[in-house]
Amino acid sequence: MSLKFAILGVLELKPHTGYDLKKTIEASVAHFWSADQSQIYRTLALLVADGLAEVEVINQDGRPDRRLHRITPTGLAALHEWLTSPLPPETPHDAFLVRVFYVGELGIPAAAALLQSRRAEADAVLSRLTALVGQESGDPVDLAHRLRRATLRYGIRHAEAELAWLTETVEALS
Amino acid sequence: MSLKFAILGVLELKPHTGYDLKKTIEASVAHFWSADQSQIYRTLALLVADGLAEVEVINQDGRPDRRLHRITPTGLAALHEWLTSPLPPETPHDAFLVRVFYVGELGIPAAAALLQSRRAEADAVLSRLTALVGQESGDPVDLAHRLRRATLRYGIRHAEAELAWLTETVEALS
DNA sequence: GTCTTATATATGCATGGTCTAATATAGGCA
DNA sequence: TGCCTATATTAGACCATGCATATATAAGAC
Repeated sequence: MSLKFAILGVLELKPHTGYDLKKTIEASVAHFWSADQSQIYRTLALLVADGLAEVEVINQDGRPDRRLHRITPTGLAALHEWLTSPLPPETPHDAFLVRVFYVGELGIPAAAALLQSRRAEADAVLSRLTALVGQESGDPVDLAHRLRRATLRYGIRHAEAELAWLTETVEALS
Repeated sequence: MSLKFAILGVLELKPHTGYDLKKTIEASVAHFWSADQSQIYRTLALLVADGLAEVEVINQDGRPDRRLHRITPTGLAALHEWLTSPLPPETPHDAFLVRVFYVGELGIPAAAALLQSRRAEADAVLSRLTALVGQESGDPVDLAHRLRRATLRYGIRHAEAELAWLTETVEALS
């Protein structure tokens, strides 16, 4: 659903090929959005079909032509409209909590193992995000830049909450 | 993917029809898993086809027969195996953060509106979960029960983290 | 007396996503 | 020489989910 807009957002900053997009997404928004390569190409085709992006074909020899996509005025309008539209209701799907909910039947060791491996995950996420924030230099002045950094802080806050919850839950096990 | 196991978990406690399942899911795990009715029926059919559940048909007149599903030993084994299997890597898809990431282009008012409506959501979630925890009586002794309650606390912790992040992010806007 | 809600399941269609693989070439490494 | 990686796109199969609709009846509300 919003891969469409994640892509439009990238295109707003700079024209991209599908191949570039995959890399840009991995390098910038991977901490809250992941996209399969084939899904990116399909979504690009859809954007073009809907007039939200347009393609410039750049010939190459030896490899497929580059299809450089740029956002159209219609695309820009669609992106801005989406950004200001109401948040749709969430339909939660958290497989980890499904495990927590039922693992009690298996006894304390199984529960402890589950929580411990989740802790390893959360630790990894936290240090990855902390490193990312750290490598950004100085004070961001520009609003857009500040908000982009805020998405990293979002992940950090939630990882910390996760760790706190894990600690109290593990303690309550025995 | 794990709807299969969410359902097996319910069936482990008690046999259910598809209709019952929908209600049980809404009443117990809705805060971290939601499932469409048709999806439940389809998944039940799949469980039966795989030998993880079996059906007892109970005749009724005036309305469709009840198809009571109970977990099989194979199903129980599959559930327990899943509960102790390694956590698969997460592929994040957070549409809200996509908005935060790009809304900066539209200026402070648009950003503030986005964050404010998210705050309303988080407030609602927090009070709903707090009410749920409150209505549970006394100290849970049994491990399974404690872990089920922990899933509520998980939601609460994360909602609180969300609110804290919203506050600091809104403050940093201007 | 009609309208809504509850009971109970089935099916079709669309959407969004993952995984796999095909195609074709250049450059670097062992 | 042979293998792996990077570049670049396309396509097919499959899976999970959601939305809508069909069917059929009884009980309760207004």
